[in-house]
Amino acid sequence: MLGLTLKHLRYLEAIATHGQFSRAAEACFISQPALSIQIKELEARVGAPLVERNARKLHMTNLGQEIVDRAKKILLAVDELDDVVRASKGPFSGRLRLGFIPTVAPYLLPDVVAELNHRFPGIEVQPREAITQTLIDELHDYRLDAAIVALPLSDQGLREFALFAEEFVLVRNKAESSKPVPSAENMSEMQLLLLEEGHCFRDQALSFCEGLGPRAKSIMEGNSLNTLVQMVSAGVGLTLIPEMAIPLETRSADVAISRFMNEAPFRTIGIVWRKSNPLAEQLMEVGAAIRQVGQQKMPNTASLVT
Amino acid sequence: MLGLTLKHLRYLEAIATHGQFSRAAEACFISQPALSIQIKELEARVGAPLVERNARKLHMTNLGQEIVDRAKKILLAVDELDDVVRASKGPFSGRLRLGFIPTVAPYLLPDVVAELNHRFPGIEVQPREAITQTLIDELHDYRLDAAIVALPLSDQGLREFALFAEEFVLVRNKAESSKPVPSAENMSEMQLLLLEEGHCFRDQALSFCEGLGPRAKSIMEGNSLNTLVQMVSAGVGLTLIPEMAIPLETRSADVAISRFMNEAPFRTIGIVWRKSNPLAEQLMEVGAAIRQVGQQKMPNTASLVT
DNA sequence: TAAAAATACTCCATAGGTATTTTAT
DNA sequence: ATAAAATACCTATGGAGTATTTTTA
Repeated sequence: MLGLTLKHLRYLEAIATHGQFSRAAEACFISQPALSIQIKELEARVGAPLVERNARKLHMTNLGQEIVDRAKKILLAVDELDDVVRASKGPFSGRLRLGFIPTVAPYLLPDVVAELNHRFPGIEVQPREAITQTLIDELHDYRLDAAIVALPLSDQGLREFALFAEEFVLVRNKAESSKPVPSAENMSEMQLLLLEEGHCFRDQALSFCEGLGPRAKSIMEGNSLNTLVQMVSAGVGLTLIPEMAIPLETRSADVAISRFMNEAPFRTIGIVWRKSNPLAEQLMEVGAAIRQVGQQKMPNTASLVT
Repeated sequence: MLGLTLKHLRYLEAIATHGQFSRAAEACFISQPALSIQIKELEARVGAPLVERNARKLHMTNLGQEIVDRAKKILLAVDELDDVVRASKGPFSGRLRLGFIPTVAPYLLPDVVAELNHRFPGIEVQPREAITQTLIDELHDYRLDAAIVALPLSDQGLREFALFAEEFVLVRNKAESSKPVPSAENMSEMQLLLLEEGHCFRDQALSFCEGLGPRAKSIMEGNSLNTLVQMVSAGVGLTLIPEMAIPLETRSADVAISRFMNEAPFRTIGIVWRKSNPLAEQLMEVGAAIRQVGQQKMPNTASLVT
């Protein structure tokens, strides 16, 4: 290690370029003696003369020229790095690995990606769908930067940022749509179709029903809301879906949607990231963009934030 | 200009490599606080966090990783430069543009190049043949590093380093070889064949003859010693050649060589370079190598240095 | 003699060290 | 309780400035 510094290289390159210590010093915004000293110092470290001083003219030695040639490349790479840094100033840029829970992903993901690409030109969104626990693990493993989940998580290592509240609606077979909306108590005695274990939405639906009744009847499970709705359509039972799912899930299924009038069940959708992630400010901007997408999709309820 | 330094880059790279401030600091041979401060300073200059600190684990931000990737390349180039410098330590390395006067080049050049390549493995000799004045001009123009000439030059800007003295010998037609060697006075009245204007050897031969006689008779000129010898062989007149030319020039010509017994004419061959050339020491080593070649070629006289 | 580089000296910014505190597991 | 990073404080190196001298064309 010779302890060469970028300054040394810059100064030497300036001398080679300007062919004069005075001018080179000027170009480097330092005094001529300062430059002389630095070059002397550089030559001492290298252990050989680099510049032939000839009173009026300067000339690089073999080694000096070799060093200048290499220095030019190095300095160019450093300047490029400078540019990268400068270009990085802004709301968000670079890769954003963003997780979604399965009961959000199909309904929000496309619009969210579009909106983020629009708002943050330098962004490269890498979306991923997984159940809450998987997303949490991947956050801690630095395999995700942030995730869209149902709050609260109460994970010590994660910061939560609520985006919007969203009601659940009842999905029944068209044949039953004339009946009144059942109460939560009644529902626990009906054939309630739920997602399989691990989905937070399953727990939320269950807690809504069990909050009053002691226990649910035998329950059919599906691995996606779409499956559940298709089952309802086939007359197997009834189910709950979040409001954002209505447009997509009722398009091809012959089912009836009913809203709860009082004490409607709901979930809070939020974005989470590692507490230690230093880009909290930028991630809140990302969250704001996602909230906007949610409000556009659900003008009625999504404005509520819990 | 962000004022990034190689130290900053080294430190950041060390952190990315070791995944821990303490270990990285150790690898950089500085204390942990010193490293913390430098990274903080670097982040301040960049204007964004580069490292996510998570108590036990570290992780690079997008920008941090980008900088590390570029830093690695830069540091590699700098290390390579270090290697180049280290490899340059030694007697002489790199390009040596070496001029020869025409009355030396054909006889010395091949052996000199071979000897230099042998003594200085890192050298790349670029030989060039031209008359003295041209060589001097090219030295001043930095188009030559050194030149082998007849001394003295008395050029203020050049340093002269004598290598060896070399006698002139008389070249006569075989038919005249039984006659006694003419004195200098006599020679100026004979048909003396000389090189054309510009060759120092012409002047040296002339001054030897004219030193006594007032003026030479009508003179035939040739543009190489070889031509002159061939003319002598054809019976046109007589000429002088330097000792080193004997082997080559008499091989194919039917001429007689005669040495001067007393007050033999001679020239001093030396190496010259710009006074300002900082590689004087190495060039003297080059000169020593050339002197050795001269002594091998002319064991009798070349040991004399004037 | 004039123009450029080197030298002499002074000053201050900062990189680095040690000791200690804070933080998160 | 422990291990790691951050903070506080101090020191010394060295980079840069101004004034001056030396060099050479």
